[in-house]
Amino acid sequence: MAFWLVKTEPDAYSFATLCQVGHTRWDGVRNYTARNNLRLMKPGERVLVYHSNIGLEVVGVAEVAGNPYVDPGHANFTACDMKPVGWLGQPVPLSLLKSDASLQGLALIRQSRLSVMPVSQAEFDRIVELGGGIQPLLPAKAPRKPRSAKK
DNA sequence: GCCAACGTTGGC
DNA sequence: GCCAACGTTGGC
Repeated sequence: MAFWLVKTEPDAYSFATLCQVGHTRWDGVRNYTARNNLRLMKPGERVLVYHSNIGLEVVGVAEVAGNPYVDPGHANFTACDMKPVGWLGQPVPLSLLKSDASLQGLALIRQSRLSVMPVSQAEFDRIVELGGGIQPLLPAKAPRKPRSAKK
């Protein structure tokens, strides 16, 4: 069971959008190291979502929703479906990651341009802890059970 | 807006 | 296969 961190520019595609839509294809990655990481993803694995450029913080957790496949936009690259798991209780800013002794090995810090990277379970757990835990999304609206007219 | 870091391209 | 030039990312 691996753990991951992906970056997105929130003005292009934010975690809020993922939560609203409920499911997305993570594609458009055009870097071989990031692609190789994408290819290693397995359904059910957890993914920290980081907002680059605007925010500069980890905001939520997603889940790999299927096996990686060829990016429809470019045969040499890879896409993977994701679905939201929940928001962190509070975002965890890059500055905090940088100042946390247990997170100095993060690729996010050491290789700032990489957009898809593995994190250890310890790193994952620590970031979630700094974020005050995962706030599960409300389940999709269940169809209301029709109330019986009869008593 | 600037610039450092990094990746890619292409001439040789 | 090297390396200079160039482009992109992303924090500051």
